[in-house]
Amino acid sequence: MGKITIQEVAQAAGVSKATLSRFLNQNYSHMSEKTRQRIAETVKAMDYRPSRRAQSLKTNHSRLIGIMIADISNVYVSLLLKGITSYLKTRDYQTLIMESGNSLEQEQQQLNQMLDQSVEGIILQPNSRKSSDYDFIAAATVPLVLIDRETWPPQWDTIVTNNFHASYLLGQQAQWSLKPYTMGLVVSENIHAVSTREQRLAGFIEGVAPLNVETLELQDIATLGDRVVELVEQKEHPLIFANNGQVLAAILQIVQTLTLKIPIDVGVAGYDDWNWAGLVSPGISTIEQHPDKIGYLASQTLVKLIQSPDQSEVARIHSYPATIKLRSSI
Amino acid sequence: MGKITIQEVAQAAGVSKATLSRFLNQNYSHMSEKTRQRIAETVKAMDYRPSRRAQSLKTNHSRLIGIMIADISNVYVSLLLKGITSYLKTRDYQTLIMESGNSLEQEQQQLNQMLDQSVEGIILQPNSRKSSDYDFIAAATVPLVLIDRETWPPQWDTIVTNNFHASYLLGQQAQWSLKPYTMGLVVSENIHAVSTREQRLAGFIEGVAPLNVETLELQDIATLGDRVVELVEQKEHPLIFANNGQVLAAILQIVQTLTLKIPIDVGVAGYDDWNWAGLVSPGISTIEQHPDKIGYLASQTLVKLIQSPDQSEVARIHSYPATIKLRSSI
DNA sequence: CTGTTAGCGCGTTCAA
DNA sequence: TTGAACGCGCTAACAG
Repeated sequence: MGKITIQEVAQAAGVSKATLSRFLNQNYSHMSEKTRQRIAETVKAMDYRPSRRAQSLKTNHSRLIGIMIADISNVYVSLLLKGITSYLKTRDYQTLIMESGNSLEQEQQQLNQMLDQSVEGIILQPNSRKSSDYDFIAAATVPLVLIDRETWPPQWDTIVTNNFHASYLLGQQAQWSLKPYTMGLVVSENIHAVSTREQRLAGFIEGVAPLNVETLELQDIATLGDRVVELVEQKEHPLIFANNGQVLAAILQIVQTLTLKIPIDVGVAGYDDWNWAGLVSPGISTIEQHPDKIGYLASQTLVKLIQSPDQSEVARIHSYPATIKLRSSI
Repeated sequence: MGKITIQEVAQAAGVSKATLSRFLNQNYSHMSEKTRQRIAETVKAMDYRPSRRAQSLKTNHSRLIGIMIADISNVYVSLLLKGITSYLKTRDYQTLIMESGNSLEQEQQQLNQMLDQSVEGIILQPNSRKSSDYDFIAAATVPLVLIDRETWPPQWDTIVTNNFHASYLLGQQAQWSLKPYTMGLVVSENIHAVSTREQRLAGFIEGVAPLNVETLELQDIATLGDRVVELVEQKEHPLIFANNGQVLAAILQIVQTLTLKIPIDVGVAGYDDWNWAGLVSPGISTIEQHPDKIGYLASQTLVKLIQSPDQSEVARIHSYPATIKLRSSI
């Protein structure tokens, strides 16, 4: 609510709004040196700043970018945001950040609110796997870049981790274990909801082949604990694989509660968003993503799209390599 | 860029903009049932949504709230944001989130950008300790609520953790150690930069009294490690206290590298933003804050302020209690 | 019950 | 070199 308007400043400087506007937009070409000086002084003195919403109404440039993520308290996401904002800051864009809470309905509703606020582009961690669910964004001629998850068929530029390959490589490590594994146990949240989780599972399965792989959706800690106990009692030697950082934390908690030895009783590995798993005894082998890089790349891509919307004809999937940290847990 | 305007919809429905506007604002009182139906249909058919920036230009309500935090990748902050957005969502506010990077200059610049975007209120984790540094926000008649850190003299509503008291209580626990501590060692980032850190230090000092307390600013891991080694070699038994989660992580890493035993060689405790320290052997005693609650409270306070700006006469400092988790590390 | 009109704060012709 | 006048999309008097 910068109370003071261009009109008042113009009056104070003894010129018209038009002249002042030219000054603000660096149109000095048609202006005497004297008036320019005078305007500069009054603007500074009155500490005047033009209103973006009025500007944008005229120019159609809000300098607002919408960011829609699933869960803002997720560590992966916060690093993602770091990367995004660090780039957009340099380009003088502001970020309208919203959270879908993993609900498609909320997501759609809030995406619409973003459009209402006239964002110039959107970065989205999608809850839906159908590309067409986001057609309405294109209809509003707002560029869209997806992040962390893919939709089908390919229609939007997308930046993801090389989930399949990284999980594959980690799975391969099971071969070098001193005490051979008898099976894999992949623990994940609701696995078919998003492409990312499926790809991690698929990569792992292929990596540990020909080992049998069991999949366990993480409902509550107790059920997971029970299953692990069962397996150990059956003399299995499972390699437990966590599909994300939260799941990894849960697994470690269970293993500790049950006082199982890693990697003697069970092997443990997985995706680590915290970069903390190295501190947990005996050092957990993990896959580290680089969300900051992904965020940076996504915002770069988006800004390019904003500046030349014609390029958006071909959707490119860019997959960013994860880093595998081998420690003593497998 | 919702290309389609109220004008076009009005035309399609065979009414004037004014009538359509009344419909959009639920002013059905003066409207025939027939036209109302007709308008409803066309609006739905054309999937029309009014532009917020045009609306706001007229009504002075952008429904935008500015959130300015120091470091978005910080876990504490991400939970803070969770609390903030979860409340604002219910009140139909959108959040413009920016990051100061712990730089006062950037902070001031970006706060101005927020005002340019006509935010209706601001939640700020301040980099400055001087209340007057934020006078320009009041000058723009935009309500302001501070979070996590205090400024002096009291001038803005503020929500913080009860840092002094929580640290005091934790310090007291040193008395019950089996092997008596000979000193305290507080590790912190740049300690006098923000009120929060000073208060944690002060509380701890009073808590462990009459023990002597040494303060160490965390520059790099190596220096910290060297100092710890020195102390142990001098037969000291220090209680190391981490001023925040990042510092705690660093300390644990060092202790592990040096293969020191907790709590035999050193005691370790501190603020834990991750809620992970319970997993690290032998269980680290920590102070857990409740950033989500703080964020929720702050946004509630702000919305109240927006709705009745007169209340802002008295600045209230609200201090929210932390939870102390005693484990085996001290 | 509905349309006409006048701005909100700014950028941009078109004349002067 | 400058200013008057119009319009961006919308809301809100004021008429009718």
